[in-house]
Amino acid sequence: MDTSEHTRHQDRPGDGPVTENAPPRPRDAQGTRARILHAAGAVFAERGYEAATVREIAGRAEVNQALIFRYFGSKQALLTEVMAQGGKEQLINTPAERLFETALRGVLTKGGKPGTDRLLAVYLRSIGSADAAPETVRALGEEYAAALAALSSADDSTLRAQLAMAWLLGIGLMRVVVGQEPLASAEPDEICGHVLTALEGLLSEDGRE
Amino acid sequence: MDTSEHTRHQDRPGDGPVTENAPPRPRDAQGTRARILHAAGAVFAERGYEAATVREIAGRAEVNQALIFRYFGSKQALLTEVMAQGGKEQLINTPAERLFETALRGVLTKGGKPGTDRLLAVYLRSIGSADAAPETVRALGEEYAAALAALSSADDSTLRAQLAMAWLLGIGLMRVVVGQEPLASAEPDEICGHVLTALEGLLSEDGRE
DNA sequence: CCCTTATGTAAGCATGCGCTTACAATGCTA
DNA sequence: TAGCATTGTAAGCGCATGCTTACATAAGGG
Repeated sequence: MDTSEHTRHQDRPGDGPVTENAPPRPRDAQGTRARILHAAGAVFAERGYEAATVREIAGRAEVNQALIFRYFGSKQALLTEVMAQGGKEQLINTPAERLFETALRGVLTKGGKPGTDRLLAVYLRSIGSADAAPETVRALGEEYAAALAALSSADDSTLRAQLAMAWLLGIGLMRVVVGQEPLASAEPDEICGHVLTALEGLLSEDGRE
Repeated sequence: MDTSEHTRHQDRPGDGPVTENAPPRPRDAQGTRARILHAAGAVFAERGYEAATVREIAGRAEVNQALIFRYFGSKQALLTEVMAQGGKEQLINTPAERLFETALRGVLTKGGKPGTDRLLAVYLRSIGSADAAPETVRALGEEYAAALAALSSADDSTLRAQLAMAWLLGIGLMRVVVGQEPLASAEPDEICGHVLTALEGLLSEDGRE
């Protein structure tokens, strides 16, 4: 399946005189690790966990395939590492009452910070297949929900917070993975307005079910 | 990976005297097709498209693997067929103003009709990998959204309807795939109450942004 | 300078996958 | 009963995958 452009650009080991165009890159373990992580994030986001291949990640990072296993051990562990990077920063640096809007805008903004929506894409595209993905999503989601839950004094505040998180994920799914129009191209402000208005009662009100 | 119980029960072609325990099942193309479809639905829902194997589907349906390709042509086509079955019935048989609640309850009810939440699981678990899945989800979602959009006279009524659909999908994702607590075990009535209350303005109000 | 360690490389192993093929059994029709 | 299309079966082909191994090359301390 999809036997098209796979052997696009490996590395060039003995491709010619390595004089000016590509100096034989100094050995740099950290740099290599970082390039692998970056490439892995991109490929996982585009293809999903199962469809992404170690060979493509290695190719895009311009790195020998074996190094991926030397540095990360397995494809699964690589996915976990990708998901772990930059997961909780937002959670820590944002006050609770602005947390939901910040996260929502992170989902809605496409080209903002390159890591944000891509990480979400990795989550969403890998949920169905990898064993590690649901675990990671659940763990992260629980922390978000716990922070959100503190805003409401209702006795089921955690449930309310998780419902909000579910909406966030669903919107991301529709935009990033499914690409449903007009949702996918709608203005962040417009969506934000609708969602925040609708959720106002859910998150801030006291428990008056 | 996971080399555990795979060769569980093939068929027994010459396993011994076929006398009473397993009569050599009369030839029945329709029945075989149906058994394959049923098994495929289960396996796709549990494993996701990529991780599901034709061999496991055949094994669970107690059917020779080659028959799957005779009847459906390819694994992709089988997935499409699984998704196509029972997709739009609800859409046709439900009046628009009760459509969302009905669909939501379909998502929330676990053991109700065995096909409902399983179909959603197939959708969600296969979205990331299969090419056909996002297409199908988008098409179905657009029909739902169009029906819902008729309820609101706002100029962005389609967007509002899709936001509602996104919430529905997100809740399903959290419950069926991720299994986040307490959402996963919460009472349908409670979730329904929260969601419908929050969406009241979004879906019925006139456009007063 | 050599020797050890860290880094990078080439080649391939073992396996499970989707799918095909060649063939046997069954039932229908003439 | 003979002929034929339909249904079921056994075996395996070709291939891409995750991962491993055996080996080159660079850096750095003695």
